[in-house]
Amino acid sequence: MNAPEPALPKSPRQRRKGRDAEATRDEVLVAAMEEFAEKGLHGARIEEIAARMAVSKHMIYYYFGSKDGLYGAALARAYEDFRHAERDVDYRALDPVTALKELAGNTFDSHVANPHVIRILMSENLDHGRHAKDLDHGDQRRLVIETTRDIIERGRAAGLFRDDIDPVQFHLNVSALSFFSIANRYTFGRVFDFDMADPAVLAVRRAEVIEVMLSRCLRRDG
Amino acid sequence: MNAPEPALPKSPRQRRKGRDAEATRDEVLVAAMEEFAEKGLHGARIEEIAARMAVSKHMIYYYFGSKDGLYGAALARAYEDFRHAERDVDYRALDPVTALKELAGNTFDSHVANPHVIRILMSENLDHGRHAKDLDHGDQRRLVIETTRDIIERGRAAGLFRDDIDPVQFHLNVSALSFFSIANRYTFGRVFDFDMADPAVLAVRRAEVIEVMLSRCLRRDG
Amino acid sequence: MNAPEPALPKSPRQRRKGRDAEATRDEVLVAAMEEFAEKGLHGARIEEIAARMAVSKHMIYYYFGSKDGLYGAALARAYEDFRHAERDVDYRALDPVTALKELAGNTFDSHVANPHVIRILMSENLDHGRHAKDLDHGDQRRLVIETTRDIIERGRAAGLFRDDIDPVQFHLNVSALSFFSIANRYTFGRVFDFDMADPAVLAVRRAEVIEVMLSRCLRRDG
Amino acid sequence: MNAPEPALPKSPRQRRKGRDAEATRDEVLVAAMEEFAEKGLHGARIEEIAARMAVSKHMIYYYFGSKDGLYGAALARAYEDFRHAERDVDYRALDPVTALKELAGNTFDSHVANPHVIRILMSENLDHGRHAKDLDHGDQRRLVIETTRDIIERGRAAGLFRDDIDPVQFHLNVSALSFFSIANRYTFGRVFDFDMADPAVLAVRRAEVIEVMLSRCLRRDG
DNA sequence: GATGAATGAGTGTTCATTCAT
DNA sequence: TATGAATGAACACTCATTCAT
Repeated sequence: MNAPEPALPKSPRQRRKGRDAEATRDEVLVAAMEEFAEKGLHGARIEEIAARMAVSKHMIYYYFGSKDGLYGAALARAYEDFRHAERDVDYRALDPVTALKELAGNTFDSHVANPHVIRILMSENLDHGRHAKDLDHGDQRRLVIETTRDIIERGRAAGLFRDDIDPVQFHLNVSALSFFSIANRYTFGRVFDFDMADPAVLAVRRAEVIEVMLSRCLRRDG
Repeated sequence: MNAPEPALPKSPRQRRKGRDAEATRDEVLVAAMEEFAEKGLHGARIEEIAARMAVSKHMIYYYFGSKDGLYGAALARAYEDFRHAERDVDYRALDPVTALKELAGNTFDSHVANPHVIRILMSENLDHGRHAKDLDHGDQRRLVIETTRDIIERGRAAGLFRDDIDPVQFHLNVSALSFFSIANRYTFGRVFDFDMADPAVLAVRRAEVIEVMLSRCLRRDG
Repeated sequence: MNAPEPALPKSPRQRRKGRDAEATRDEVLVAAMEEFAEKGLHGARIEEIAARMAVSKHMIYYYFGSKDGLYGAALARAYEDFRHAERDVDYRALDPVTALKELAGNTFDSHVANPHVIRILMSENLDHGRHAKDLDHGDQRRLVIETTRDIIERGRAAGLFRDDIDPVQFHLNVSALSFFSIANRYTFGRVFDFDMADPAVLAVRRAEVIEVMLSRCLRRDG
Repeated sequence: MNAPEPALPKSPRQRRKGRDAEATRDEVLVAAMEEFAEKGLHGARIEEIAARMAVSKHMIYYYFGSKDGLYGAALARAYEDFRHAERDVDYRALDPVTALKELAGNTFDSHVANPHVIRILMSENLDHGRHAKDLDHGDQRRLVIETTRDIIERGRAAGLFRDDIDPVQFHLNVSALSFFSIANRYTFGRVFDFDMADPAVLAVRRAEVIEVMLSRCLRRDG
């Protein structure tokens, strides 16, 4: 699901049934993320997670202590997955308008590509953010805000963007527009009778999100 | 607890404060909505709902058949609550720009005012919209789209609005911006260190949502 | 096991499988006492207790909340059983020596007749008296001490008993001598190769306990 | 955790501070005794014992085969500890009354000094003496009885002691009086509101036990 | 309609024990 | 000998659901 690692046949670690703590822990965590994403914290079943990896239930307690502990680890991992998905574009190399469109498009794409992350965040919010409190998001916050602020600033300096744009509100906007498209796929799709999983529908939506974000930033007295 | 109460025949049905069937059913439904909103479908407990209303669990099964049945009824009721919250403004009496701002603001407000509806929709989406399928949203859809389309159309006719605005995308946008602010209150608030329940924060957000929607619709070559 | 209730065919309460809360609770409690007495707190199995009474495990939680709660109730009931076993003799009607011998003999007998109480007390002490702390023994204490003190006092007044006898130490002595005979039946019996369950052995022991208590109290310069 | 340590071959077996097999086995046994004494057979946890000694659980199985095997060894060791505590006084050098008082006092003291032994015996009796059956107590029995009989005999020969004193009953008496004081510390202490761990309380109790044993043996027609 | 006792399948968790190295 | 990963059966406890009244 991430970039392929072509060579490097991770030789000394033979997967599955091996006595390799880190590998086992990791596999359990990935299985847990999938189960939690699919069913939510309360709908997920420890037994199911164990069965997915052909591992005894006890291993989960051995590595994570409790269902809650496992969920917390899965949540942390979900955040990581999300961060990795967004990191690698250098927006400073692009002109402000292009950068803004890229940023909005990439944000949308990373939501589309990581629905399991979105679903875990939904579950976490349904659970009143009980576990999110234990995580430190300082780095993430700084990175996102700086990237956004830089683009806005450069656009403003170039006389293209308005000067009432707050980076956090900007980020909230693009997150909301992207997140909602995936998160509320079922209820919104049902009411308005379309399928958000349809690539054509997604493409239209992607363009719309970009356009919304661009419109918000561009000066109107062009 | 075993002592007989010989006389005093609590004669003509006056148990539970004399409420009639319909009223009891309704109260149970409201209690269920609260419980489901707070804990989600899987976190909610039938016992808890019964306890909230000082009603026997059997009544729930008598009226709603099963936990699923009750949940379905609560979901339908949530949609109703939402519809009632949005219905009563006559946007046709307002000029397009004002109408658009009112529509966006009201949509935002109705989300803020009905967090339990939002949480039930989150739960429903986490559950892959399993129950939403049974509901008929034809009326709702038509009403929303017509209202939106009318405003857009009038704005376009007046030369104020762009002509690439799709009512459904418009509705998706304003819904996303409003919904996300409430739904992801915990995780977003944690990462960016603010409290979405704070009225001042909400006011800023409300203005931003209106501005985003307006910017999307207004022609830039004003 | 208690005094029979000859007439009074407790008609309206048909036992077993009936929907009689108090009766069910009581039966569960008795079964629990037996299981806890036989295996101790940690060796006892909730499932086993439920099976004994052909009752679902949930009933235990319905009535007692937890294994700990059930154990606490069983402990309290054990104390009650013990109290009932000792209560009904009027020692004031007997001369001091006879009273003392009766008291010692009865104490011994009530231990022999209630081994399950003894075993629950052993378990409780192994568990550092964690649950005993919640019980109020004021009445029991007062009754025992008063009864004992009265006998000792009357014996002393009659010039028969020594004047260095403390009622609490007296009670400790007779309790120890009786309790140990039953409690350490297995280890002591193994080391010294006899069976404390043998009535002949018990009879010898009973006489010895009485003699020890009497010797402790009688003046030696008779 | 995966990094290879190429050179530095921790050459000739020096893991775990260089302890040899016998010593390791012994330390594990002592740790087991403590755990079993504190929690009883069923409350004790193999994992906890291993953790106490920073030893892998497998070692326990290597040396003792099973939890039961370990418990049996701990029980045997408890008996040994107890024997060692009582052995070294030469009662034959003392006059009968002094010897009797010393014997009673020492028995009491060895109980006070070895509460873990007492607790293991309690656990063993709760478990119906299942493991005690495998132990041979011939030596212990003979030693104790001979010592006791000798004192009684000499007292009787001197015209001081009664002639109805059985060494086994005598031993049972002094054991019961001593054992109970420690074993039922929690329940008895709670009912009668005092703390058996208090040195002052213990001193009073010790004197009482000696007095009881002496009274039982001395002739009353002094 | 209404109650509270009762059920049984499941749900997270623990624990003695074994395996690969 | 020694470790730490791994197992599987059992355990306390929960929960949606039903039954007797």
